[in-house]
Amino acid sequence: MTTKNATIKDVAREAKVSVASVSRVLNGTGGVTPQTQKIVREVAARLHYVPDSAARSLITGRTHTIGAVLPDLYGEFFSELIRGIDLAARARGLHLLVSSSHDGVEDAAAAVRAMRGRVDGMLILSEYVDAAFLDANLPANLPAVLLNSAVKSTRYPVLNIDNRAGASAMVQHLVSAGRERVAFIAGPKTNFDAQQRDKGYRAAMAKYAPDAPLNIVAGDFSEESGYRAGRELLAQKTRPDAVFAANDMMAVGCMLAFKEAGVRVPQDIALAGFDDILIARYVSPPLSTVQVRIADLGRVALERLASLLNPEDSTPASVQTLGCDIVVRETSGGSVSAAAPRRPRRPLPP
Amino acid sequence: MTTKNATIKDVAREAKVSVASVSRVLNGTGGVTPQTQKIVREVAARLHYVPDSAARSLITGRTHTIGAVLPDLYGEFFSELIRGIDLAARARGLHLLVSSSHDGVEDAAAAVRAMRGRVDGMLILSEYVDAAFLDANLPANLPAVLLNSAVKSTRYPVLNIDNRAGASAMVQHLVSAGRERVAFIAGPKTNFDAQQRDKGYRAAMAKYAPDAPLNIVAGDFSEESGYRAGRELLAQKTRPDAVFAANDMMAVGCMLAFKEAGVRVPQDIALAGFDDILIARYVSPPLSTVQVRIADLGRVALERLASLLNPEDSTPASVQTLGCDIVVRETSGGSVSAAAPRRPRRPLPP
DNA sequence: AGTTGTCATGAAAACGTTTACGTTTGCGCC
DNA sequence: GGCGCAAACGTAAACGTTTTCATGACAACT
Repeated sequence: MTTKNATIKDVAREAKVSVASVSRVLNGTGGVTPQTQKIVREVAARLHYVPDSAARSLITGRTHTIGAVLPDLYGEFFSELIRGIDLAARARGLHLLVSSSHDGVEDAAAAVRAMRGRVDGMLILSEYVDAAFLDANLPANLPAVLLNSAVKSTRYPVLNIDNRAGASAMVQHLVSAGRERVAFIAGPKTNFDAQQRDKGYRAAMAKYAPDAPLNIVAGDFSEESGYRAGRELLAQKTRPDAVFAANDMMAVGCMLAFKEAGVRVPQDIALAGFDDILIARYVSPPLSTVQVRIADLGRVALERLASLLNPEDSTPASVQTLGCDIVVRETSGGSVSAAAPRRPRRPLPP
Repeated sequence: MTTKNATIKDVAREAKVSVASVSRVLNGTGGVTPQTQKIVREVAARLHYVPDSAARSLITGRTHTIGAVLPDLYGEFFSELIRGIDLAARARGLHLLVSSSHDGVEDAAAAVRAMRGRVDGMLILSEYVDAAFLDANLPANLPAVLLNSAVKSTRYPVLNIDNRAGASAMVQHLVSAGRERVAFIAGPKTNFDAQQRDKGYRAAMAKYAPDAPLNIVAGDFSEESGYRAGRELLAQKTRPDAVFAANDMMAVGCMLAFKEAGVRVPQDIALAGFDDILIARYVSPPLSTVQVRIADLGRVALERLASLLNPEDSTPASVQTLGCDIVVRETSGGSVSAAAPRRPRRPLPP
């Protein structure tokens, strides 16, 4: 093992051919005789030759790397998303450069700029991006796909989770389980997902329970805020007979409030969440919720981006949404379907 | 906005200086007059000039990127680890190239090889790596840090979680809470962490409860295996008065078995887990467990690697371990400390 | 036999930087 | 005023590839 890595010149010299030929055989460009191919391959293997990716992308202008810029995400969502992206990227021979953990516009902008020239395309999930942000920070010719974003751009495809449909389906489920007065615990006002879930709740109520009053209390996605919302709901003159929280953590907090007050779930009040986080299965009773296929989101996003990388494939930028399934457990008071859709979970390591 | 990105030559031409000077001012190498500096910076800003990283690393031989190859990890461990790494990398101006999701030696080897030339150093966490693997797949001069690995290499630093001490501390806690016959639900035989936790249990039993019998039942880190182990323990002629599971998921499964059998936790049998996954706080009663500071693991690993990148800093390769804290909740039957160490958790998005 | 075409191959340019080295300039000092 | 010296700056080589273009060989047609 030499201390210096072999270059294409070394291979060419050893194989007694030109560097051009070496390049040709290693890249599969045609125009080289089988026997020279054989020689070149042997020499390359013997010298442990690996093409220098810097030199390669200098001349080709491609890095075979895509960048993912993500906000400061925690837990399941984050890992599932990266997992989906990574898997799909690997399948296409693409590398993945991540940049997570940033709050604030400036931080996000820096992350995007820092990737300039290092990636062939970007996946962006950040509440801070809007049209102006993209214009200011993205090189004009760099393909990108936006995740969970409200921006409608003609230049960049957007990929969203169908929060509206998911929320709507859950309301429908609650109503069809015999509930009428479905209350909603909202998420942060500025959060795009929260907004969509709110809309889904309103739309579904108008459609499936037009006579029931809209009953929305504030929340911020935290367990604590769910607890407060639960107490607030219990204090109402006419209590709801079902509560739909905009995410699972708030549902868990709400459940705690109910437990403390001696209100039984689902007999007295049904309860449902959104996200299907791991905990949802382990609280008692197990929480009915809306399952988001996060890994799929990552996979589809990457596939969309990959198609953008091929200039010939010029499907126009569009907004695409990914459906989500409701998973019925015990808190919704409906019939507990034994074959409820259940994402396979592997044991946590280690 | 031009369609072609500006190069250093464009800047030089506009600023009426040579490319060398432009390079010098942008890199902060001295030897250039303040007023030319000013001009160059202005022009560079005006043209939105960003140095091409490929060209730069071609000549300098450095990529300012580090690679993380990880096994097919799920959930909290994964996200916390990447989080820690990313944060520390960002603080040092390093980029992060990840490659997760692979099982099998070949897969891991391919991942490592694919990073060749794209990174200045690597962080490797994989059960498949051993000395031979490293020799075969890592370029001779590439710095790397191994995580959670049994290999003792003179070339690569190793960073482990102190599973032994953590397990030992938990046993000590159980004993000091008045339990004697502490049983252990083991993890997968081949898993390094599981082995260390097993050792910690044995050592602590010998030290703190020398008269009690060792009581080890098999498990594989899955909830299901914990359930089976729980039933197995209940069937023993003399039941244990405490059960220590090698991870939280098994503890949860075990708790379910106890609940079904009408055995009260912790009154009849105390229970403890390992990892402090999010669920541990939400099962009832809340699970006592050993907290692993995963983000710290990532951070320290990256810092170690970063120090390896500076040739002048040549601290020798060594095996370093990271401590973990026990967090006492209700299942261990000890005094529930109100101020139990509690890692701050943020709400899951979205 | 001469012309044309195909095909494998090589020489060299190009990609955008950094940096070693050489050149100019300005300045103080004898 | 000539000399030396340092500071500022420019020239050009180097990094390791891909790719265009030219060259030569050889076969196939007229």
